[in-house]
Amino acid sequence: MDQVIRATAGGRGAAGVGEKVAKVDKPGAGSGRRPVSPSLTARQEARRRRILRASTRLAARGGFEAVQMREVAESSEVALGTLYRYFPSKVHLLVAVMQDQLERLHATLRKQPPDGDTAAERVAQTLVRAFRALQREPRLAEAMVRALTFADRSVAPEVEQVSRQTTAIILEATGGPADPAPGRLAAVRVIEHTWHATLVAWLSGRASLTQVTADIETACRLIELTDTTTGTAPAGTRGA
Amino acid sequence: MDQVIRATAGGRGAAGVGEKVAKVDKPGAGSGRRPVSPSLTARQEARRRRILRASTRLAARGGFEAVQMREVAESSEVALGTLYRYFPSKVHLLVAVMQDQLERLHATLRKQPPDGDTAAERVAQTLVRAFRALQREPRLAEAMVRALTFADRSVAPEVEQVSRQTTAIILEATGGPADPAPGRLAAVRVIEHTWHATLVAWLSGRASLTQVTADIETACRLIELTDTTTGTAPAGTRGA
DNA sequence: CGCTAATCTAGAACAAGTTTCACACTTGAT
DNA sequence: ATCAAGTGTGAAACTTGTTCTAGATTAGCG
Repeated sequence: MDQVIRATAGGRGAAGVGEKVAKVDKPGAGSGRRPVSPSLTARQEARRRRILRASTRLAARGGFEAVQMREVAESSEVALGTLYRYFPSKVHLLVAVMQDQLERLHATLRKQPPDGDTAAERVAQTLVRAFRALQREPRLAEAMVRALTFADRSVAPEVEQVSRQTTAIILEATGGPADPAPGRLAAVRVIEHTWHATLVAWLSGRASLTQVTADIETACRLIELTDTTTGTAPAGTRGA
Repeated sequence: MDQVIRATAGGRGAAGVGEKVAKVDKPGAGSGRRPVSPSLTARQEARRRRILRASTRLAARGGFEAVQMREVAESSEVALGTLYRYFPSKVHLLVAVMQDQLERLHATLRKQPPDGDTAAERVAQTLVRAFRALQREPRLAEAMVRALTFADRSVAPEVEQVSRQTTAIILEATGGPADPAPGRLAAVRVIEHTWHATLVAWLSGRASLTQVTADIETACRLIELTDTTTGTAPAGTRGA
């Protein structure tokens, strides 16, 4: 069904805040803890949900730092070791929460498609709407975004998935084809970057809401610069 | 002279990774540790330099996690408590390192002004060049960027300063006036966001160099859309 | 049912960021 | 020169993420 507990490729789960890994990085060799098997029983699925729910609650209360692994474990009635088997680090856990929330958001947005005249307007509208949704739980937003930007390589697959989901939301808002021109894709990426960075700036109190919307709208103007048809190779791939 | 040890406004130094602050946040009341006084004696200046130098070295070796406060302290021949008096958290420390590096970068870039025909080209060229500089010490870059994006509100002033410095670099590259139109400022902000986000994506292995340059160039096209003269209120500020 | 491997649990142990304490050292003003 | 306040030192303590161990439970299977 939906994405299950991840194998964490490399093996070691270490990643979060107080990493262990001594001076020598020893990536390969899937030594220690094994992740729970890829197909979940009902009880396992339930456990996973409990964990996500508890984390979300804690995050909504006190943000990133309030999501403490021992508390999550206790709160979701799971042993600490089990928690770590399901999510190999605090960052993994919070990124999973983000995936979860993004899915919900996407579903919500789908029900109210934007009504702007141009693609740029529709995208901006959608993002501003998403932004407002996040505003309702600023602590939760903070927790998820902090985790996302703090994530290191070991969380790359999960982060990538979040990125894909975001791209999908933006692309959907353009109303364009699912397989857009590369130029438009580039524009979407820049918009995504802007969305992320403004979010971070807002969460840490460095940008006002006005500025956030302004920046998002600015970035969205890039959409206008791109044709919808495939084939044009605009902005660039002319490497270093 | 150059920016000295910061007063950390609020008072409490706690901020870094494993924050203490119980469930109740009690912001005001400058209780605990006092930061070192705003004007530094020669010995203090020297200490500060030693600390920054040691941190930079450690970061260049092993990235964010290799910068361990005990090691930094030992390596710069300063007591742990003193280190914390100079930099109230690991994140503060690394953001200071970033400020330092940015200043150097700025100086270097000033010596070789970009030679593109359009403002957009010049900005893109400058950023790509900056990017290449960072590539030379990827671990150091990783450490600084991780710290920057992980920073919470208590580091906001320092982060803001980094942002200002970056803006200055980009603005300088446009060759435009020091007091540009708001539209152009907005474009610069989006470019900055893109620069940041691509950097993060590249560092965590989610984006190739090609993609990074492509995205930066895409964002830079926004520069073309903005006139240099003041007065036009373009992209945004239309609130909700 | 009875067995075996996988999974969970409780709890201790460990690592690294942060704080605290008691005491020595500087410094600046009188 | 001297005293008080401010700084620096060393070491220990505390917090929270992460890992490890030994013993229950559970799940699948003959």
